[in-house]
Amino acid sequence: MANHMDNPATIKDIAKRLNISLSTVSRALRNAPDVSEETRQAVLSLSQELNYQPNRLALSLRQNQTHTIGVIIPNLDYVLSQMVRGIDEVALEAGYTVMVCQSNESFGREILNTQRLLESLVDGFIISVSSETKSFEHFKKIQDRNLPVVVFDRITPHLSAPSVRLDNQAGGFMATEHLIEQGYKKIAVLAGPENLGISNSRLEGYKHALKKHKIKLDQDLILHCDFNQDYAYYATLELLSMKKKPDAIFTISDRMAIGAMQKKKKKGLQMPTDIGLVGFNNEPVTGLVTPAISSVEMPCFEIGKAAAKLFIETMHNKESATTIEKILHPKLIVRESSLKFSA
Amino acid sequence: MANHMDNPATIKDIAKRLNISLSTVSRALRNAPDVSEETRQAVLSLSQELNYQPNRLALSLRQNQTHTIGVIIPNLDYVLSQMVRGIDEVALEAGYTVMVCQSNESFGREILNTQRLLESLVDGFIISVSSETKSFEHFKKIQDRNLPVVVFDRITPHLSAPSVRLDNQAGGFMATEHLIEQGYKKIAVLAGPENLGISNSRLEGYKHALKKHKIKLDQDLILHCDFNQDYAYYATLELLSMKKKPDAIFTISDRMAIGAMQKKKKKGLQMPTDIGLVGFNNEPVTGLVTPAISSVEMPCFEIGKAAAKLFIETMHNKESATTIEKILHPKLIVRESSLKFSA
DNA sequence: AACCTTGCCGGCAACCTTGCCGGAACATAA
DNA sequence: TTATGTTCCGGCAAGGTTGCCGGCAAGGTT
Repeated sequence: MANHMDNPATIKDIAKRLNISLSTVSRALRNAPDVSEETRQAVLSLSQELNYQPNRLALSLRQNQTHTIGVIIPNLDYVLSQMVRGIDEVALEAGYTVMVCQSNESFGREILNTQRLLESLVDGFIISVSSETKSFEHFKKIQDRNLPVVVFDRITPHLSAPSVRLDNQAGGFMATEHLIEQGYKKIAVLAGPENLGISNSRLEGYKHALKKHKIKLDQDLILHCDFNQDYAYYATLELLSMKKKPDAIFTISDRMAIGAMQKKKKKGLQMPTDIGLVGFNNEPVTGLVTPAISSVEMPCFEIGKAAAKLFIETMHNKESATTIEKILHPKLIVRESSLKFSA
Repeated sequence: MANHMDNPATIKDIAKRLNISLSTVSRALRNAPDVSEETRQAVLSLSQELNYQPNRLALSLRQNQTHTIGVIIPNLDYVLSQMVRGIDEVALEAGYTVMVCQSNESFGREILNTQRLLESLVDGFIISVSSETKSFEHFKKIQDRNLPVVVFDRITPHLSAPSVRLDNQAGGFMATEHLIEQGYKKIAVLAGPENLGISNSRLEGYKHALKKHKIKLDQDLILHCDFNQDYAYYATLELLSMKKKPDAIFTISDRMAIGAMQKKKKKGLQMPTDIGLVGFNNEPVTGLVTPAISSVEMPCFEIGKAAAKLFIETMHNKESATTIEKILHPKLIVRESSLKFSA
């Protein structure tokens, strides 16, 4: 039975009850060598009885580390939720607690989050940068304090830190090549914001696929718009009103694929016969709509886990190279929206 | 220009540089009365120059509060993500940091999370209980320490704490009444796990609607299954193989609605003509599938905000009644899946 | 007999901040 | 003059923990 005290027991309480010094109790609890077996047993049994739990604050203050990781992400959509779950999984296992802050894709909010987490004295950061972020001063403060940082998913060359990400270029390539192999001739791209790395990489993959298959790149078929269903809807309208109208669209995210699909339907276009469609992320919704949308699957949970693992390695070995770059691989999930032949 | 020191400046540094005592610096920084204007200015300007930031750990240790809220949730699906965003919003504003832990609907994990958050010395908890949870011993530890707790969304009578939730009964009622008004006669329910409060409340609403419209309750039309697309799929199969087959289904969540829809389609049943369908949560996906699924909308973001607000009130006024119960209202979003008449 | 080892333990300081008390210097009132 | 009040400041302790050092006794080594 634990004694019913409103205040948790401390080392001091144990010392008093056993008439020994604080130091001895501390040593006994941490299995330090120079304590007699007898007193150690006494301390251990009493500490159990009092339900003693070391005070994390005091420990952190003393040892200058909090066993807490600050995680900054732009939002909590499907992809990032999965990644956070992965981070959580590994962090918990390793004895770390995670503080998740959403920037809501806002630059100002990202600065505020960084600030707050620094004040909270987290031991380091795992970051996926907001799409609005173009300046990186606020992250410099982290590295000034010499805290470990790992970036994941939305990485940026402006922040030199170990990173974990998808091979986005490969993803863009396989989506585009698939459309080409299905016989589509004029393939358009709905890309994300121009400064967003993942979007540009996927776009690169698209270009490579065209090149490999000797299709001339048409800049007019590349549209940048916000990572958003509504923007994609209007961007698709624009594409479909062109004279040299595309016969397939590759969208850089599934949200955008949904927007594109809605516009196509409204225009009375049939997928995949009139026009093909491939999205990115393989969110569950792609399999539920009609027609089901082909999409590039990314191993979100694994990316999260890898990021946390890399963080902990970096942590334990502070001098590790900042050039470590872990790259995970996408997989194309083919569904109706792009299956022209076997339809 | 901030001095470039690897270790953040402390009150001690300021005191040394100005040749005054720690106490005086502390007072000056906190606008205490008994400091001369002259020294106050000196302290303030130097503290700015050194980029002084009070050490949260020392403060927390001294004042016995961490300005951190522990949030325990079963997962990070659409609904809970929105709620967490609401909590975050209000907490940030009020100067609190949030630690989010997912139990993954696992009882053991929920215990572990509670344990960890208690060790982290959070100032209190905002909790939505896992569907697996039937014992509440682990939460008692929180209340033993006299920490404030607010429960939200998935509340339980076994935990006496202020709560924020949807009027689930009203939601169940409006969904069912809508189906009745559309002329459906045999309305089945796919309910969640039997010990889950929100599911039972929605079920109550269903029963009330039947009663109001003088329809006899048929227990065979009520099926309990896991909050899950696949289970719902098989449960629907069961419903559709009955002799007295239902002509409409109300599912307690949109995930389940999706599962039900898939099975119906496979059976060749047309919605809404052959069979009606209404879901719950109004996840975006319900508007995207074909036919679009009617659903009961809940104000997730607002529920999150309300929970955090209630927490902070409870915090500031520890003796507040544990009986406060904030209830938010649902709204039926009618789509094709249940629109028999105007179709 | 003088010395060194070994095993065990307590005291002190430090991490950083604040609350409380007392005290010095000066001004005002009786 | 003495008593009382004001203004400003420093010292000390506390919050809980650990690292470092020194100390004491028992036993072993030359």
